[in-house]
Amino acid sequence: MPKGLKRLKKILHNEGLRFTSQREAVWNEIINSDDHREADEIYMAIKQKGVSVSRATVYRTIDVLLKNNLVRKLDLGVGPSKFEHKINARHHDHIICIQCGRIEEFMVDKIENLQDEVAEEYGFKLVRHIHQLFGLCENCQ
Amino acid sequence: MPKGLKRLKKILHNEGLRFTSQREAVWNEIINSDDHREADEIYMAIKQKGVSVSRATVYRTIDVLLKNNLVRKLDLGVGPSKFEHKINARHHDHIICIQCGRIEEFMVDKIENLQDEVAEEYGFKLVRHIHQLFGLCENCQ
DNA sequence: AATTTCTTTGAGACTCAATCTCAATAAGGA
DNA sequence: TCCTTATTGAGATTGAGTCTCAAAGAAATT
Repeated sequence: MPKGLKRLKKILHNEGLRFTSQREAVWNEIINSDDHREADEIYMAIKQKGVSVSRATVYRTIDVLLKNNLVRKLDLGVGPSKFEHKINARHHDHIICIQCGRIEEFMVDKIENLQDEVAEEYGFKLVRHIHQLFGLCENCQ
Repeated sequence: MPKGLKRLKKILHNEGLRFTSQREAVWNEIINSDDHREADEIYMAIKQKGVSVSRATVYRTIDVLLKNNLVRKLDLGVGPSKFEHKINARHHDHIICIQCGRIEEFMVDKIENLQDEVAEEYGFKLVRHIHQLFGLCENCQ
């Protein structure tokens, strides 16, 4: 059995959902790539491999994975959202080239801590955050 | 002449655009409120005041103001974008209550500086950034 | 293995913010 | 005032994402 499949089965079980070939395909497609891809790219990749699936099912499966914190949604403010798996991945934020679309990941402890301080200062209980830097990468300047 | 109107006229002139009552109304509506409002709220407020305007024109005028850095677009990832004017406003980011929608503004120099360092480290020329903290405000916990 | 129950799937309809179209209107220069 | 050209607005269109519901399929029961 492919690596990590047990994890999917466990999640589906916990959610009271059934294990299906479509859900398996979406799962495999996402965890086996470190790219930031949009739902439609994932859908096309699955079709490409000969598995029957629909866009609706791709979105629905991603929702389950989002809810279980196995996938992160990247809303870049323009165009469709992108998704990345969170298996074995430390928390990170993104720096995006507005010219070529290149996406790099960054993580600065000091920033994370300062965010916590801001939340505390405003009396907020922090749940999540979006931190995206937009600019021109070295190839596009 | 209402305060700030000269500024609008100057912008329109620079862009080779004409001064119209619709553009004036959108401008006034935006600069006279410190709220974070969506395009449709701005549209409704203008209609309310008896000025004839369309949604298309509201969006088009906001685009001009965005381009000239007089308005900031706030994409919260769900629902329509919100807009705030940037007149006499220092740069700031936002902390948003996911329960009641309350939006507060924050600004931490250290975070701004760390962002610059990240950009430099990755060889990016920074153009803009999005930094949004989502959580529960004191009233919603 | 067959039956039953109840979830899942998928094609296409639908939603909704935002953009586009294009004929009618209005701005601003001559 | 006239003329040229930009602007407006009602409604059509776009596009990502969600919803519908009949048919297919998973799992529990016998």
